[in-house]
Amino acid sequence: MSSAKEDRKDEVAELALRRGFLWQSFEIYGGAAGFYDYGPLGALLKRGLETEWRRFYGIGEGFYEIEATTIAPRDVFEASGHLKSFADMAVVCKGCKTFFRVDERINIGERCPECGGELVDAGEFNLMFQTKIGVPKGERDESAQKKSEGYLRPETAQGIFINFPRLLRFNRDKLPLGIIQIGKAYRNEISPRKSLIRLREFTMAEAEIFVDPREKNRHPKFDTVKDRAMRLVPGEGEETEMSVEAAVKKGIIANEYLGYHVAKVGEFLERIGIPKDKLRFRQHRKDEMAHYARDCWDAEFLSERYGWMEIVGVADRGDYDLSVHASFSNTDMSVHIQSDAEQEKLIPHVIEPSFGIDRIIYALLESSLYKEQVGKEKRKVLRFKKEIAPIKAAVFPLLNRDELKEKAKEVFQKLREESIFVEYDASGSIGRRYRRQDEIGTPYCVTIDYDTLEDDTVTVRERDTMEQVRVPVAEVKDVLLL
RNA sequence: GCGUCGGUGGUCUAGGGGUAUGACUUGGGCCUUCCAAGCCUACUGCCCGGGUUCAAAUCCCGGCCGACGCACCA
Repeated sequence: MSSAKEDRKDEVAELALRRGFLWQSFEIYGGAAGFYDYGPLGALLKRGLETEWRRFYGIGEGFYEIEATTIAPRDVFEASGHLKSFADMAVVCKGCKTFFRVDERINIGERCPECGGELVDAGEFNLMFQTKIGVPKGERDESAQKKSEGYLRPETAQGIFINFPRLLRFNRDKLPLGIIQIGKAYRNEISPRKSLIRLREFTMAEAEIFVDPREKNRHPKFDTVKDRAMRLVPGEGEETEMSVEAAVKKGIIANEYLGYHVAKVGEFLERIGIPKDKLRFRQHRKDEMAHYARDCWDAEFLSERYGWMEIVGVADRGDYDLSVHASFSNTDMSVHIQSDAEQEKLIPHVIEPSFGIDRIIYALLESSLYKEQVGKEKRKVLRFKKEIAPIKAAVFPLLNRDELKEKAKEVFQKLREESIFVEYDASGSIGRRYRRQDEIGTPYCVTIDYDTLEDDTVTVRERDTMEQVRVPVAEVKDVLLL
């Protein structure tokens, strides 16, 4: 670990902490690993990101958002496969202390595959948080006990799958059907680490797109993305750069629908400000694929601190989820396709872009932080895109004098009335106030000076260039919203 | 979960058995006609619990948290 990397990390975390973006939860009780709270600026930033995401998938793709529960009964995860995959027994090697999940080859009493040592029970390895729903009747009745078992969802997706019949009806029985959801998910990670990278409670934004499996190679809008250049790392083979169209044609990406959504993820991440040269798509190898996935591509961000890290996963879940829920719940999850001649029943396939919002927040913080020397001082700037910047503008009186303050407050109030989140600051020198805003990524500073009192114009100073333009007060809002 | 190292104002840090150092930040005041200037002033701290000791922030034990390595990440 180079010291440059250390510095970078410390700086991002230090700034985020000091300026009220995020910090460890439960600090006054000593903290708890894997939990972070968003402070005022962090919550604004996160909200802005979520708003952009909704704009992109909701308005842009025409997907409807739902809000399902975060707790679900045992049955849901029994069906989804999470109970089995998430709640296995674990063993640990007495020799090398390596931790293993129990499977066919590895069990208590066997020999450690690493060092040949003895494997002993290490307890249950349960990544889902368990809880009780209601007061179970019949304490000794095992099935009643199981009935009352509840789990905090480890992904938001299941809430969409189990509502599929209702959602399909809402969509008047037609495919494709896209549903989105933003919400918390929970995983009781063994060793959460690296600030926002591995949390026990985190926010996901997921889209589940249900498609006719026969149509997977015919996305109606594929033309709009086909030429997008993608940096791809296939499961087997070398990193390459090619168009989405080429990747689908060569069979590197399984089908058009998946290709379309991989491309869209790239488009979204660039739009919110993730630099293209720090972005690549990596395909899961067979052995790392989740139990539900047929093909999966991770969008990875190149962190200066942590190296390549997953921030979005785009999976082709096939008909896995709908099929298992159909069978476990004894519910028809099929779609009836009617054409002139015939009627068919089929289980749709699911394409799923799944965004780790907290990791994206980290990626935004790290990749937006720029430092430069200005005169004798160092300037720290968070170069957020306007759309996601927590504070949209700050209003200053040039000097701390009553006549300027009065006018500045008037302008400040006017901008608030335009629904623009602005701050007012009159403390310290004007330069200090500019720097304060730079550090939290405020795109514009509006300064009221003596000319303002004469002709009702102000200076609007741009964050990245530090250049100023003189604008009539009435037009300030247009500049800010550009 | 294992191992190594660590935890001092809001942030960063010096120190380390006898009332804790400095810088920055922040609040108030002065000054200031555009990029962290200057002056005055004020607030704020030894992760938690137990032990040793006349005395513990300092030493010992345990816990919690963090960084790194190993493992884990469906």
